[in-house]
Amino acid sequence: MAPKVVCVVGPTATGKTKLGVLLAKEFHGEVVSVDSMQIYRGMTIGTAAPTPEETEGVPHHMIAVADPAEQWSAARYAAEATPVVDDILRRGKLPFLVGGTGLWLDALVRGHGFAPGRTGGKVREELMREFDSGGIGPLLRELGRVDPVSAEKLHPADTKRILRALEVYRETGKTISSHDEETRKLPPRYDAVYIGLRFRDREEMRRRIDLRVDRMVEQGLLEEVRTLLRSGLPRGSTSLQAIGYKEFLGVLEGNCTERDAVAEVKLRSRQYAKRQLTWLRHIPGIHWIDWGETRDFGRAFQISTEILSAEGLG
RNA sequence: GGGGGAAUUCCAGAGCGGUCAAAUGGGGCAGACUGUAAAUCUGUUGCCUACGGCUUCGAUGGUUCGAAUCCAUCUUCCCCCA
Repeated sequence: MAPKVVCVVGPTATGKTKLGVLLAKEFHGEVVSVDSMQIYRGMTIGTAAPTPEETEGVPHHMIAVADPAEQWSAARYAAEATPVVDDILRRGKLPFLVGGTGLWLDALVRGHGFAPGRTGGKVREELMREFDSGGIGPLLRELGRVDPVSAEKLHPADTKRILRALEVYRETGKTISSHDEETRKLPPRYDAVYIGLRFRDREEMRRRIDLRVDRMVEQGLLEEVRTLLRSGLPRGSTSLQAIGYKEFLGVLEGNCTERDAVAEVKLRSRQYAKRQLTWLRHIPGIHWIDWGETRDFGRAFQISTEILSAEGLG
Protein backbone atom coordinates (compact mmCIF):
# COMPACT_ATOMS: atom_id res chain seq x y z
CA MET A 1 0.00 0.00 0.00
CA ALA A 2 1.29 3.40 -0.97
CA PRO A 3 2.17 5.63 1.96
CA LYS A 4 -0.26 8.38 2.80
CA VAL A 5 0.47 12.03 2.27
CA VAL A 6 -1.73 15.07 2.56
CA CYS A 7 -1.96 17.62 -0.23
CA VAL A 8 -3.16 21.11 0.47
CA VAL A 9 -4.16 22.57 -2.87
CA GLY A 10 -6.08 25.49 -4.34
CA PRO A 11 -5.52 28.57 -6.42
CA THR A 12 -3.25 31.38 -5.37
CA ALA A 13 -4.09 33.52 -2.34
CA THR A 14 -6.42 31.04 -0.73
CA GLY A 15 -4.25 30.41 2.32
CA LYS A 16 -2.66 27.06 1.56
CA THR A 17 0.50 27.98 3.40
CA LYS A 18 -1.28 28.90 6.57
CA LEU A 19 -3.58 25.91 6.63
CA GLY A 20 -0.62 23.67 5.84
CA VAL A 21 1.23 24.89 8.89
CA LEU A 22 -1.80 24.55 11.16
CA LEU A 23 -2.34 20.98 10.03
CA ALA A 24 1.30 19.99 10.09
CA LYS A 25 1.52 21.14 13.67
CA GLU A 26 -1.55 19.21 14.65
CA PHE A 27 -0.66 16.01 12.81
CA HIS A 28 3.00 15.86 13.53
CA GLY A 29 3.97 16.67 9.98
CA GLU A 30 6.39 18.52 7.81
CA VAL A 31 5.65 20.67 4.82
CA VAL A 32 6.94 20.05 1.33
CA SER A 33 6.33 23.02 -0.93
CA VAL A 34 5.01 22.23 -4.38
CA ASP A 35 5.66 25.55 -6.01
CA SER A 36 7.61 26.11 -9.18
CA MET A 37 8.72 29.58 -8.13
CA GLN A 38 9.20 29.33 -4.39
CA ILE A 39 11.87 26.83 -5.29
CA TYR A 40 14.17 29.71 -6.21
CA ARG A 41 16.25 31.64 -3.75
CA GLY A 42 15.62 35.34 -3.23
CA MET A 43 12.04 35.29 -4.36
CA THR A 44 10.16 35.30 -1.11
CA ILE A 45 8.03 38.42 -1.36
CA GLY A 46 6.70 37.92 -4.86
CA THR A 47 5.98 34.24 -4.42
CA ALA A 48 4.52 34.72 -0.95
CA ALA A 49 6.89 32.09 0.35
CA PRO A 50 6.41 31.42 4.05
CA THR A 51 8.61 33.49 6.35
CA PRO A 52 10.28 31.94 9.41
CA GLU A 53 7.49 33.39 11.57
CA GLU A 54 4.84 31.90 9.33
CA THR A 55 6.30 28.43 9.43
CA GLU A 56 5.90 28.43 13.21
CA GLY A 57 8.69 25.98 13.62
CA VAL A 58 7.28 23.42 11.21
CA PRO A 59 10.02 22.19 8.90
CA HIS A 60 9.50 23.30 5.31
CA HIS A 61 11.19 21.70 2.34
CA MET A 62 11.78 22.55 -1.31
CA ILE A 63 11.68 26.29 -0.76
CA ALA A 64 14.59 28.50 -1.82
CA VAL A 65 16.74 25.53 -2.68
CA ALA A 66 17.54 26.55 -6.23
CA ASP A 67 19.58 29.30 -7.75
CA PRO A 68 17.32 31.64 -9.75
CA ALA A 69 19.63 31.21 -12.73
CA GLU A 70 18.98 27.49 -12.84
CA GLN A 71 16.32 25.95 -15.03
CA TRP A 72 14.25 23.67 -12.91
CA SER A 73 11.55 21.46 -14.29
CA ALA A 74 8.77 19.26 -13.07
CA ALA A 75 11.00 16.25 -13.61
CA ARG A 76 13.83 17.62 -11.58
CA TYR A 77 11.47 18.72 -8.86
CA ALA A 78 9.90 15.31 -8.59
CA ALA A 79 13.30 13.66 -8.54
CA GLU A 80 14.50 15.84 -5.71
CA ALA A 81 11.31 16.09 -3.71
CA THR A 82 10.58 12.37 -3.66
CA PRO A 83 13.49 11.45 -1.37
CA VAL A 84 12.51 14.36 0.85
CA VAL A 85 8.99 13.02 1.21
CA ASP A 86 10.26 9.52 1.76
CA ASP A 87 12.60 10.75 4.44
CA ILE A 88 9.77 12.45 6.28
CA LEU A 89 7.83 9.19 6.15
CA ARG A 90 10.81 7.21 7.34
CA ARG A 91 11.03 9.43 10.37
CA GLY A 92 7.43 8.60 11.14
CA LYS A 93 6.08 11.99 10.26
CA LEU A 94 3.31 12.99 7.89
CA PRO A 95 4.22 14.85 4.69
CA PHE A 96 2.05 17.81 3.80
CA LEU A 97 2.46 18.68 0.15
CA VAL A 98 1.45 22.30 -0.04
CA GLY A 99 1.39 24.30 -3.21
CA GLY A 100 -0.26 25.38 -6.38
CA THR A 101 1.80 23.98 -9.21
CA GLY A 102 -0.45 21.29 -10.60
CA LEU A 103 1.97 19.44 -12.85
CA TRP A 104 4.61 19.31 -10.17
CA LEU A 105 2.16 17.95 -7.65
CA ASP A 106 0.96 15.25 -10.01
CA ALA A 107 4.49 14.31 -10.92
CA LEU A 108 5.41 13.94 -7.28
CA VAL A 109 2.33 12.10 -6.12
CA ARG A 110 2.05 9.76 -9.07
CA GLY A 111 5.74 9.27 -9.32
CA HIS A 112 5.64 8.31 -12.99
CA GLY A 113 8.92 9.72 -14.28
CA PHE A 114 9.26 11.63 -17.48
CA ALA A 115 10.52 10.47 -20.83
CA PRO A 116 14.08 11.51 -21.66
CA GLY A 117 14.95 14.81 -23.27
CA ARG A 118 15.11 18.24 -21.71
CA THR A 119 15.11 21.93 -22.31
CA GLY A 120 18.55 22.90 -23.47
CA GLY A 121 19.32 19.35 -24.54
CA LYS A 122 20.98 18.57 -27.84
CA VAL A 123 17.96 17.11 -29.54
CA ARG A 124 15.78 19.95 -28.39
CA GLU A 125 18.22 22.53 -29.70
CA GLU A 126 18.26 20.76 -32.99
CA LEU A 127 14.49 20.71 -33.16
CA MET A 128 14.41 24.41 -32.35
CA ARG A 129 16.72 25.09 -35.24
CA GLU A 130 14.56 23.06 -37.57
CA PHE A 131 11.52 24.91 -36.36
CA ASP A 132 13.15 28.29 -36.87
CA SER A 133 14.11 27.51 -40.43
CA GLY A 134 11.20 25.41 -41.65
CA GLY A 135 8.28 26.26 -39.40
CA ILE A 136 6.00 23.76 -37.78
CA GLY A 137 4.76 22.12 -40.97
CA PRO A 138 7.57 19.62 -41.62
CA LEU A 139 7.86 18.79 -37.92
CA LEU A 140 4.18 18.13 -37.60
CA ARG A 141 4.32 15.87 -40.66
CA GLU A 142 7.22 14.00 -39.17
CA LEU A 143 5.31 13.54 -35.95
CA GLY A 144 2.36 12.31 -37.96
CA ARG A 145 4.55 9.54 -39.35
CA VAL A 146 6.26 8.43 -36.16
CA ASP A 147 3.58 9.17 -33.57
CA PRO A 148 0.19 9.65 -35.19
CA VAL A 149 -1.56 9.51 -31.83
CA SER A 150 0.24 12.61 -30.60
CA ALA A 151 0.03 14.36 -33.94
CA GLU A 152 -3.71 13.89 -33.91
CA LYS A 153 -4.08 15.11 -30.37
CA LEU A 154 -1.85 18.17 -30.54
CA HIS A 155 -3.05 21.45 -31.97
CA PRO A 156 -0.81 22.70 -34.81
CA ALA A 157 -0.17 25.87 -32.82
CA ASP A 158 1.09 23.93 -29.83
CA THR A 159 4.71 24.18 -30.86
CA LYS A 160 6.12 23.32 -27.47
CA ARG A 161 4.39 19.98 -27.21
CA ILE A 162 4.98 19.05 -30.81
CA LEU A 163 8.70 19.61 -30.35
CA ARG A 164 8.67 17.67 -27.12
CA ALA A 165 6.86 14.74 -28.71
CA LEU A 166 9.43 14.60 -31.47
CA GLU A 167 12.20 14.98 -28.98
CA VAL A 168 11.09 11.94 -27.06
CA TYR A 169 10.90 9.92 -30.23
CA ARG A 170 14.31 10.96 -31.46
CA GLU A 171 15.87 10.36 -28.06
CA THR A 172 14.35 6.99 -27.38
CA GLY A 173 12.81 5.61 -30.53
CA LYS A 174 9.59 5.32 -28.58
CA THR A 175 6.66 7.69 -28.73
CA ILE A 176 5.63 10.01 -25.97
CA SER A 177 2.07 8.81 -26.36
CA SER A 178 3.07 5.26 -25.52
CA HIS A 179 5.17 6.51 -22.63
CA ASP A 180 2.24 8.47 -21.28
CA GLU A 181 -0.05 5.55 -21.78
CA GLU A 182 2.21 3.23 -19.83
CA THR A 183 2.90 5.61 -16.99
CA ARG A 184 -0.77 6.41 -16.66
CA LYS A 185 -1.37 2.81 -15.72
CA LEU A 186 1.16 2.80 -12.91
CA PRO A 187 -0.20 2.99 -9.40
CA PRO A 188 0.55 6.33 -7.72
CA ARG A 189 3.60 6.49 -5.55
CA TYR A 190 1.68 8.05 -2.68
CA ASP A 191 -1.83 7.69 -1.41
CA ALA A 192 -2.80 11.33 -1.36
CA VAL A 193 -5.59 12.92 0.63
CA TYR A 194 -6.47 16.23 -0.98
CA ILE A 195 -7.76 19.23 0.87
CA GLY A 196 -8.68 22.07 -1.46
CA LEU A 197 -9.19 25.71 -0.68
CA ARG A 198 -11.17 27.95 -2.95
CA PHE A 199 -13.44 30.96 -2.86
CA ARG A 200 -17.12 30.47 -3.34
CA ASP A 201 -17.29 33.76 -5.19
CA ARG A 202 -14.95 34.86 -7.96
CA GLU A 203 -15.19 38.50 -6.94
CA GLU A 204 -14.05 37.58 -3.48
CA MET A 205 -11.09 35.74 -4.91
CA ARG A 206 -10.24 38.75 -6.97
CA ARG A 207 -10.34 41.04 -3.97
CA ARG A 208 -8.11 38.69 -2.07
CA ILE A 209 -5.58 38.56 -4.88
CA ASP A 210 -5.56 42.32 -5.28
CA LEU A 211 -4.97 42.75 -1.60
CA ARG A 212 -2.15 40.28 -1.67
CA VAL A 213 -0.45 42.00 -4.57
CA ASP A 214 -0.73 45.40 -2.90
CA ARG A 215 0.89 43.92 0.16
CA MET A 216 3.75 42.48 -1.87
CA VAL A 217 4.46 45.90 -3.27
CA GLU A 218 4.43 47.41 0.22
CA GLN A 219 6.83 44.75 1.38
CA GLY A 220 9.27 45.72 -1.31
CA LEU A 221 8.69 43.60 -4.36
CA LEU A 222 10.45 46.13 -6.56
CA GLU A 223 13.54 45.99 -4.41
CA GLU A 224 13.46 42.23 -4.41
CA VAL A 225 13.39 42.15 -8.19
CA ARG A 226 16.21 44.66 -8.35
CA THR A 227 18.35 42.53 -6.04
CA LEU A 228 17.57 39.46 -8.06
CA LEU A 229 18.71 41.17 -11.23
CA ARG A 230 21.89 42.43 -9.62
CA SER A 231 22.95 38.85 -9.08
CA GLY A 232 23.44 38.63 -12.80
CA LEU A 233 20.38 36.63 -13.63
CA PRO A 234 20.03 35.84 -17.36
CA ARG A 235 16.95 37.42 -18.89
CA GLY A 236 15.53 34.14 -20.13
CA SER A 237 15.60 32.48 -16.73
CA THR A 238 12.60 30.43 -15.76
CA SER A 239 12.49 32.22 -12.45
CA LEU A 240 11.80 35.46 -14.26
CA GLN A 241 8.65 33.97 -15.71
CA ALA A 242 7.12 34.36 -12.28
CA ILE A 243 4.15 36.64 -12.06
CA GLY A 244 5.17 39.83 -10.32
CA TYR A 245 8.77 39.53 -11.36
CA LYS A 246 8.40 39.79 -15.09
CA GLU A 247 6.11 42.78 -14.73
CA PHE A 248 8.32 44.62 -12.27
CA LEU A 249 11.25 43.94 -14.50
CA GLY A 250 9.52 46.30 -16.91
CA VAL A 251 9.36 48.97 -14.24
CA LEU A 252 13.06 48.71 -13.56
CA GLU A 253 13.80 48.96 -17.24
CA GLY A 254 11.59 51.98 -17.53
CA ASN A 255 9.15 50.34 -19.91
CA CYS A 256 6.16 50.75 -17.70
CA THR A 257 4.97 52.57 -14.62
CA GLU A 258 4.72 50.86 -11.28
CA ARG A 259 1.02 51.58 -11.30
CA ASP A 260 0.54 49.72 -14.59
CA ALA A 261 2.75 46.89 -13.44
CA VAL A 262 0.68 46.42 -10.32
CA ALA A 263 -2.51 46.25 -12.35
CA GLU A 264 -0.87 43.75 -14.68
CA VAL A 265 0.31 41.56 -11.81
CA LYS A 266 -3.20 41.49 -10.38
CA LEU A 267 -4.67 40.56 -13.73
CA ARG A 268 -2.16 37.82 -14.47
CA SER A 269 -2.57 36.48 -10.96
CA ARG A 270 -6.27 36.00 -11.27
CA GLN A 271 -5.89 34.44 -14.69
CA TYR A 272 -3.38 32.10 -13.15
CA ALA A 273 -5.78 31.28 -10.35
CA LYS A 274 -8.37 30.33 -12.92
CA ARG A 275 -5.97 27.99 -14.66
CA GLN A 276 -5.13 26.42 -11.33
CA LEU A 277 -8.80 25.74 -10.74
CA THR A 278 -9.10 24.16 -14.16
CA TRP A 279 -6.18 21.89 -13.39
CA LEU A 280 -7.53 20.87 -10.02
CA ARG A 281 -10.89 19.91 -11.44
CA HIS A 282 -9.33 16.84 -13.01
CA ILE A 283 -8.21 15.47 -9.68
CA PRO A 284 -11.00 13.33 -8.26
CA GLY A 285 -11.83 13.30 -4.60
CA ILE A 286 -10.55 16.65 -3.45
CA HIS A 287 -12.18 17.67 -0.18
CA TRP A 288 -13.05 21.26 -0.95
CA ILE A 289 -13.37 23.92 1.66
CA ASP A 290 -15.13 27.00 0.32
CA TRP A 291 -14.24 30.38 1.66
CA GLY A 292 -17.03 32.90 2.08
CA GLU A 293 -16.28 36.57 2.60
CA THR A 294 -13.62 35.88 5.16
CA ARG A 295 -11.13 33.10 5.37
CA ASP A 296 -12.12 31.38 8.56
CA PHE A 297 -9.05 29.30 9.31
CA GLY A 298 -10.51 28.04 12.56
CA ARG A 299 -13.34 26.43 10.67
CA ALA A 300 -11.11 25.20 7.85
CA PHE A 301 -8.78 23.66 10.38
CA GLN A 302 -11.64 21.88 12.07
CA ILE A 303 -13.06 20.54 8.83
CA SER A 304 -9.64 19.39 7.67
CA THR A 305 -8.98 17.71 10.98
CA GLU A 306 -12.16 15.73 10.64
CA ILE A 307 -11.28 14.74 7.10
CA LEU A 308 -7.80 13.60 8.04
CA SER A 309 -9.04 11.73 11.08
CA ALA A 310 -11.59 9.95 8.94
CA GLU A 311 -8.70 8.95 6.70
CA GLY A 312 -7.04 7.37 9.65
CA LEU A 313 -4.32 9.96 9.98
CA GLY A 314 -3.92 11.39 13.37
C1' G B 1 -19.70 82.97 -29.59
C1' G B 2 -17.39 80.72 -34.33
C1' G B 3 -15.03 76.35 -36.84
C1' G B 4 -13.77 71.14 -37.04
C1' G B 5 -14.02 65.99 -35.36
C1' A B 6 -16.21 61.86 -32.83
C1' A B 7 -20.26 58.71 -30.93
C1' U B 8 -19.91 50.78 -32.82
C1' U B 9 -21.28 44.77 -29.35
C1' C B 10 -17.79 44.33 -21.60
C1' C B 11 -13.23 47.62 -23.13
C1' A B 12 -10.06 49.43 -27.12
C1' G B 13 -10.85 49.72 -32.12
C1' A B 14 -12.06 48.33 -37.62
C1' G B 15 -16.15 49.00 -40.73
C1' C B 16 -17.89 53.86 -44.94
C1' G B 17 -25.06 51.21 -48.97
C1' G B 18 -26.04 44.69 -49.53
C1' U B 19 -21.57 38.97 -48.70
C1' C B 20 -22.38 42.62 -40.86
C1' A B 21 -24.41 40.00 -35.08
C1' A B 22 -20.35 43.33 -37.18
C1' A B 23 -12.61 42.41 -38.44
C1' U B 24 -8.70 42.52 -34.82
C1' G B 25 -6.74 42.92 -29.93
C1' G B 26 -7.83 42.99 -24.69
C1' G B 27 -10.95 41.23 -20.87
C1' G B 28 -14.59 37.42 -19.34
C1' C B 29 -16.03 32.24 -19.49
C1' A B 30 -14.64 27.20 -20.55
C1' G B 31 -10.98 23.60 -21.78
C1' A B 32 -6.09 21.24 -22.51
C1' C B 33 -1.64 20.10 -20.10
C1' U B 34 3.50 13.66 -18.52
C1' G B 35 11.28 17.80 -18.49
C1' U B 36 10.54 25.94 -19.20
C1' A B 37 3.85 24.70 -16.07
C1' A B 38 3.31 31.62 -12.04
C1' A B 39 4.83 28.64 -18.57
C1' U B 40 2.38 27.21 -23.06
C1' C B 41 -1.80 26.07 -26.17
C1' U B 42 -7.19 25.78 -27.64
C1' G B 43 -12.45 26.98 -27.91
C1' U B 44 -16.16 30.45 -26.95
C1' U B 45 -18.10 35.43 -26.04
C1' G B 46 -26.00 39.90 -28.38
C1' C B 47 -30.77 36.99 -27.49
C1' C B 48 -33.87 32.76 -28.71
C1' U B 49 -38.33 27.39 -28.56
C1' A B 50 -31.78 27.84 -32.85
C1' C B 51 -28.78 24.49 -40.08
C1' G B 52 -33.89 29.17 -38.69
C1' G B 53 -35.65 33.49 -36.12
C1' C B 54 -35.31 38.07 -33.12
C1' U B 55 -33.17 42.71 -31.19
C1' U B 56 -28.25 45.71 -31.77
C1' C B 57 -23.78 50.06 -34.04
C1' G B 58 -25.78 57.79 -29.14
C1' A B 59 -31.44 59.40 -30.01
C1' U B 60 -35.40 60.52 -33.31
C1' G B 61 -37.08 61.08 -38.16
C1' G B 62 -35.95 60.58 -43.38
C1' U B 63 -33.68 58.69 -48.35
C1' U B 64 -33.36 53.59 -50.42
C1' C B 65 -35.69 47.24 -52.63
C1' G B 66 -31.91 47.34 -48.65
C1' A B 67 -28.32 51.57 -43.80
C1' A B 68 -23.59 50.68 -38.55
C1' U B 69 -22.54 52.92 -43.30
C1' C B 70 -26.29 58.55 -46.88
C1' C B 71 -29.46 63.14 -45.18
C1' A B 72 -31.87 66.19 -41.17
C1' U B 73 -32.57 67.45 -36.23
C1' C B 74 -31.35 66.54 -31.20
C1' U B 75 -27.95 64.81 -27.14
C1' U B 76 -23.04 63.99 -25.32
C1' C B 77 -17.73 64.23 -25.78
C1' C B 78 -13.03 66.04 -27.93
C1' C B 79 -9.99 69.65 -30.57
C1' C B 80 -9.13 74.57 -32.68
C1' C B 81 -10.24 79.88 -33.05
C1' A B 82 -12.38 83.60 -29.89
